[in-house]
Amino acid sequence: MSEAIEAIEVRNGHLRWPISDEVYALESQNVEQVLRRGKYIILEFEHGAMIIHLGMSGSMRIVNLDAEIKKHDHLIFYLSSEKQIRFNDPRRFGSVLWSTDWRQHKLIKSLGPEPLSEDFNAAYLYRLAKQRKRAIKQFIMNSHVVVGVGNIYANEALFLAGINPKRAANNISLRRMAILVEKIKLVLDKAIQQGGTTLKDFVGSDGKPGYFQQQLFVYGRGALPCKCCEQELKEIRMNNRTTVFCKKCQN
DNA sequence: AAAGACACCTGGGAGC
DNA sequence: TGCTCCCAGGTGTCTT
Repeated sequence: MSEAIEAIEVRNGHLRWPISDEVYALESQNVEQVLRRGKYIILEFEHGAMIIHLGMSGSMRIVNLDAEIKKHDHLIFYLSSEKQIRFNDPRRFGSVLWSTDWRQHKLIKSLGPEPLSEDFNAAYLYRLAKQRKRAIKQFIMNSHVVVGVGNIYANEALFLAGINPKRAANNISLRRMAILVEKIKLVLDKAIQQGGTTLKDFVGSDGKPGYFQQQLFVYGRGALPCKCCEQELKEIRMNNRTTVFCKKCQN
């Protein structure tokens, strides 16, 4: 079954970047495919594609026509059915752009591999890390290295892999890199299964929170005892991001 | 080329 | 209770 977008109402076009003119002008277009690359959502139409990012607080929800407009509902997608999609984003870190060739769009074309794909493997990460003195945490959070690893999951994966987040990327053996890759996949996979991690304002497309936070080992647990060795977890700032780790379990 | 600093934004919590 | 201040996050861009 295909769905068409009849029109888009922009209530607040001031997101991370101004919403593309083509989005304002869009009328009665069939959505041919819905794709994803990294954290970008791609809606493909006959003559181009919409590139959507939810930033950190954005959500897109399917609602009935008579649903009350909420604060921070910035875009309304009028569908051919009796439903609407509302793009809500309190912090406006999200974006809604247009491209006639989205794969070559500058925000997309140099992204690293998908973390759950075969392309993201120990050999790849090890080879790339060879020329980087950067801390491993910043390295894996770089979307040009691998997409999808945000701050929470970087903290968790490094803990599970037993690697100190400050360790230089080029100072990690192939064997340990294999473990890190495995843990990144594990953490993301489990988080997806649980509907994500809700700390403040995250909700899924059904408006419900995620539940992964219930099994976080380190994130948000600074100064609490390590779940494995009971030593007090250390909380520091790296690249202006909260970083939590166990000095005993991670080295 | 790589790394570091900085920017964007609002809600919520802490502190007064 | 109400005000002010600070912080959290994803990720692009600018500077070094």
